[in-house]
Amino acid sequence: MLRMSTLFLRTLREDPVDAEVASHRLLVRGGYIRRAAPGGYTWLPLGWIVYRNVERIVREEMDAAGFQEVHFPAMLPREPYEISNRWTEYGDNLFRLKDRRGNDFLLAPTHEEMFTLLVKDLYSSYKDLPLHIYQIQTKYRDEARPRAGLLRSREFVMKDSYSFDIDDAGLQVSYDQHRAAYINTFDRLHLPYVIVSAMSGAMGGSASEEFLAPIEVGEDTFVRCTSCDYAANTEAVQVRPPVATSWQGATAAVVADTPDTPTIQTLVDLVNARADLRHPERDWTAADTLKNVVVKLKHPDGTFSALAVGLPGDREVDMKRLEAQVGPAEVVAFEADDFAKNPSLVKGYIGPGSLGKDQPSGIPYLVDPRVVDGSAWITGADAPGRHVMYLTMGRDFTPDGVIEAAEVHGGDPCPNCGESLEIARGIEIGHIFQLGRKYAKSLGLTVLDHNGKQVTVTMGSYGIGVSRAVAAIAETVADDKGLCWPREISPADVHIVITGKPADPQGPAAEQLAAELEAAGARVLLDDRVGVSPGIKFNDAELLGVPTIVVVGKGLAGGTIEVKDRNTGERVDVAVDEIVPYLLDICGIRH
RNA sequence: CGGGGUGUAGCGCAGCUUGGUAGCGCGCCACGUUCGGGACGUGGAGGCCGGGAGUUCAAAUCUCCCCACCCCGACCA
Repeated sequence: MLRMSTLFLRTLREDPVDAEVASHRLLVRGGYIRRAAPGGYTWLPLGWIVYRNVERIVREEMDAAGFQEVHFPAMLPREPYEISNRWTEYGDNLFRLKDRRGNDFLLAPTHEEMFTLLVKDLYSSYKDLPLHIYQIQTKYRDEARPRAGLLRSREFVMKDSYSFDIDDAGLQVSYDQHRAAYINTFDRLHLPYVIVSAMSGAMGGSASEEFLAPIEVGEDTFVRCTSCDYAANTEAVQVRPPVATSWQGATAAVVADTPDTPTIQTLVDLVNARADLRHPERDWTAADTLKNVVVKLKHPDGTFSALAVGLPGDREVDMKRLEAQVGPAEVVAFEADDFAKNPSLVKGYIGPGSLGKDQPSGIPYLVDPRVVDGSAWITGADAPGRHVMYLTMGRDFTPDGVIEAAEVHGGDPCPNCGESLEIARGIEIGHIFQLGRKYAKSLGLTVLDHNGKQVTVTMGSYGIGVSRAVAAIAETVADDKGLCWPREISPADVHIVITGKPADPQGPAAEQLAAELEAAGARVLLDDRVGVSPGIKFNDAELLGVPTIVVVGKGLAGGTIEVKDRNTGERVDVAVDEIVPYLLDICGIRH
């Protein structure tokens, strides 16, 4: 039994000044967590109970799916990560340290390499596959900017699983099994989620989906279709390209003097105002222009290369989307020095005429999928103060390829059904992806197939942010008074508040009730503090968020005890001799 | 990494402009009263004023350097 009189807990009357989001604020105010380091939190007794409940549910669901738990060290040697190239690719986000001999170690941000090597160590036959193993482990990532309490910290707990299969069909089955297990897990955690298509990012691999809890303070932006079930992380949205057309009979390209048109808007205004340049039937819009943006890519080995992106002028380059495409390279600005080294680039008037591997600049030129064969554009003429009109793709220019890097707008057509997309935000609580053979290949994980031939194993990787899930749950259940935990996650089933003077009969009655409930299997938090005013007790009970609040107070004289539902706020008075079975029913405990 | 901000008691803050005994509210301790929505009285404890150097008879306060943390952006599972 938890007793408020002795519990290592101090609730705060005021919001912590550094907490912005509800989960962070309330978990600190309620005495669940305390900040110990930038991006590192201490779990206090109530918080640790909640954390363990979440962890237990995750573990039970993994076990129920037939996955086997293992446990690796968090501190690992450099070599495996050197082989997979992630020692370099992870960059500054990797916590690195040295032992006394100067050997490099790291605090693992994730464990693909180690799982792969472990399986290589023990297994060598297709008969051993498929295999699903997982761990629940502390992970370390040296985030540039930890924030929002547990939502983004530098030390956090992740459940990571890995599947090993002999072929792609097997991987698909394993992936589906994990997907189903995740659905069960998040349902049981009472976490709302949207499953979105995702990019695999630094992990490598192909098919990938994220489980996002749709919460405004989330850091991930995703789109979903207002009509069909399409949903995708913004980075993974595939633009629905228009139909390519023939350029037979299309207007010939013409170069026009367009002085003082440094921006898309000034350009559009000018061509609409000039009789010789006006569109024959309608006004030109920014979407008729082709904007060419040159960026520099910083590669993991420290070298730089340039890249040009062509996209409709009504859209900016979305850096996240671009980086998702060019990763692990980082995108940095193309600066004045760089222009100086490429005299064929005329700042503000860059056009397809100078871009492309075979063009004067030699810079690879990738265009937005909306730039299809036969589409005509107003774009830079590679000369100061000049633009070219009706420049037609396929006829007048041919880029080196296509890239998904333009920002996504609410109202854009769904790539699946063509209806309108909407933009929303969420917290990433789970991520599943088909890694394929990247790690198995680089680390040499092969088995003999039924023909006695060596084949490379194909893998899947699956993660749930366990500590983050605690915050995400808190975020979804928070109200203006405090938290309201799902029963299975709550630190207790019932929170019993005693009111009245110390010598009143409420004390002994509450003690007896608590003892009976505990004997029947309910978890009780008893507010037996003496000399604390009832207002404080009621407020603390609402802040802490145990789903059922029981008040043993003034009603006792009339033979009743008050039961309050934290979620709905409903109160009922229950007769003393019926209270135990009544509460056990609420708690779902058979008696 | 860029922009902005803050460091004074456990928490939240004032004091700094114009240098001169370290303050307030909450919390904490003792005693008494109160006891269903953050009670009251009386008396207490608790500070290297983020760190270092400088100016000065004298620095929380002025100057310089450093550090830490927070927010926005960049970045990021």
